[in-house]
Amino acid sequence: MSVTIKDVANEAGVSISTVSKIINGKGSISQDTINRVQETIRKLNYTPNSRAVSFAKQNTKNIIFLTSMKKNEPYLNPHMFEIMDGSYIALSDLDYTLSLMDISMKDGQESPVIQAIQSGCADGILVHGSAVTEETAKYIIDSNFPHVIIGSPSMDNQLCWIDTNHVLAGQCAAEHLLECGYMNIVFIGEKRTDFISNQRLKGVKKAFINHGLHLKAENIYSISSNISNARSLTKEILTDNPKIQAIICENNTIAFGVSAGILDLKLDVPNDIAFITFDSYPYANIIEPKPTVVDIDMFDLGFQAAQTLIRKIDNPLLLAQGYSTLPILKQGLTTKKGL
Amino acid sequence: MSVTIKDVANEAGVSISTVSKIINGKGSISQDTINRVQETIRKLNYTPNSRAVSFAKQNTKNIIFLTSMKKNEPYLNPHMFEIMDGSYIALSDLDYTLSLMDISMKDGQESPVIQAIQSGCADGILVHGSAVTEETAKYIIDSNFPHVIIGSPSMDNQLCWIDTNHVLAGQCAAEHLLECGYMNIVFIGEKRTDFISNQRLKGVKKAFINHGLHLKAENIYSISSNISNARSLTKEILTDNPKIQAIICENNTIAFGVSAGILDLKLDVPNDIAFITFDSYPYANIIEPKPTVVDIDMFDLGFQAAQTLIRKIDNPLLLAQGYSTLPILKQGLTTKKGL
DNA sequence: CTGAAAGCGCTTACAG
DNA sequence: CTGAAAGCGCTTACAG
Repeated sequence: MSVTIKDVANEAGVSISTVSKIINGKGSISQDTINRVQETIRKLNYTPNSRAVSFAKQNTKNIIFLTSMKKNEPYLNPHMFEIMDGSYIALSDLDYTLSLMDISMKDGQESPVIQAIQSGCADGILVHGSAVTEETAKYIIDSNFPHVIIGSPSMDNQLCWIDTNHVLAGQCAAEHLLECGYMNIVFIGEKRTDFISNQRLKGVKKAFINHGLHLKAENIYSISSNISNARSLTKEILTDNPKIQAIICENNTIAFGVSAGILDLKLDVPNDIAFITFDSYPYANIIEPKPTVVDIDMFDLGFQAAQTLIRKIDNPLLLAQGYSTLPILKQGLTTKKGL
Repeated sequence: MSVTIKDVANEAGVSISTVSKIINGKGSISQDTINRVQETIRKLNYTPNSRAVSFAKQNTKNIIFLTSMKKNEPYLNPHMFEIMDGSYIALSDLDYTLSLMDISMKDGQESPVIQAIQSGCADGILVHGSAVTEETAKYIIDSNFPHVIIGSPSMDNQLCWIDTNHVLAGQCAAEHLLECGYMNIVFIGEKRTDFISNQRLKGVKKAFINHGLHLKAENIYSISSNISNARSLTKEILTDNPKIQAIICENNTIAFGVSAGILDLKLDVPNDIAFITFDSYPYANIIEPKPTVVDIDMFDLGFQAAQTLIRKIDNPLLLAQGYSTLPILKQGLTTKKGL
């Protein structure tokens, strides 16, 4: 139905090989023929069928992005979609397309990761860390299929992965508070088992040590993070211990609750109490006053992951494991230098 | 490198046609051969190359989703990704894959919509309304390519589109307030040119008329929606006119500001003042007290759009234009019956 | 019931 | 500089 390379060849009076060579800029063709064929292409408004091209070339120029696609996921976990967005942009710059795939297991089916690899639909996969089980990890390594895991996998192995350095982010937040002159600092994090929360806490402790200080165990709180939990905990902490000068909020939800708790106590920010959090989204921008945040550019993380994957496709021996996308401090109105 | 239909045929001692027929359940094959071939498939762990299949069958079993993929888009417009999510789920149920494509124009290139159609990469496209210009609309119609526009296009034409009925949503919100017994009602919307805001306002007016009432022009406010604008406007309105009983907030950002403004005035919700908004995300769930919302299920909208598109592919004559996904009222704590 | 052959729309050695 | 032919991994009339 649509115009093919054959139509162009017929119309221009050459063979399809010649047309193909001109399109791909390969071989030596006389300028005359080139002009004629290009004119014909324009005239017929010919676009090569990209599936046929990729099929003949034996590459797909497609990457599959595997993540959780449950209902409400974009609302509950916007960061993942920001990462996807960054991956898309990097890939499209390199003339790759991006397909989506849900990681949730279905009865009687193989793991989606394995399906993605076996389908022959992609030259590589970008996989959210949570989708990687021992079984899939083994399959990925055995098949030697190009991949980048987003978020460092818990198991120790030869997978390629990329992540942000949450330890560094935690350190960055604590350094800032210490440099401002805050001494009595509290950390409120997600319940103890949460990986990211623990990493950030680790960084906070490191910063204390660097300053010859020590974050006391009683100043570390972990809650199941929702706004009202954080709000009431904040009131408790600040009432029981008025010497506290600053709070490190491990995520935006906690920061939102902390901010509300402070407001309840009618304390002034940052003079009576300061706080800092991580990530500019989803809530940091709507908290009053605008909080100081350690920001992690998720778009860039996705961008880096995609670029790493393409490098891996071009160079299968590459073992890429590491951190990219430095956390950066964005000064807001909830912390103040020179106490 | 990976195992092909040829390997299976060789191993099982049959022709590739036979293998193909068995895989697709076509033709009449003896149970004996079927068993033998299936055993071989299992043994070799053969999966058909889906690109080769789709190429031979001349369909792609792929849909392209065209939307804005700018940095921060998932944070600023999570609804679009929720729609995408719903589309993905519907498509994957029907054995279609989903590819992403950015709608922003690049210098010297055709419109992404036209590129998507010409690439031969997809059997159909799902397009965000904002990507549809007069030129692309014409191209889509002329090419007769299966498509569904998400959000009704402004131009009057033969495009297929699906949208939520914002008029109905507005009506639903106002009906609720009127049924609660609120009489003095204010509407705060986005600046006059915003399509959705206008539609919702239209519905509000309709509800008033249905109740033999009339929404006075001085009770309609339009602002460039950000939190502090909404907050200060709320204070102004309620100070100048203490008779106001309820506020309809056209979006979550406005609702957040309105809620803050009410708090500033130390008024009680819903006894002194009530309010209602649209959508449960991104902020409705973190506003205190939890607001009554007219919720629109964006996931379902995407789901419906995708199903409509597949119907359109199977039946090219179908002209689908209409509203789906009824808005539903979710009672919160910011409105109260029986005044 | 089974298989040889043409075809999907391209690319790419290879021959001339 | 140009083209005929094989091939990418399948499907699908068609013949037997």
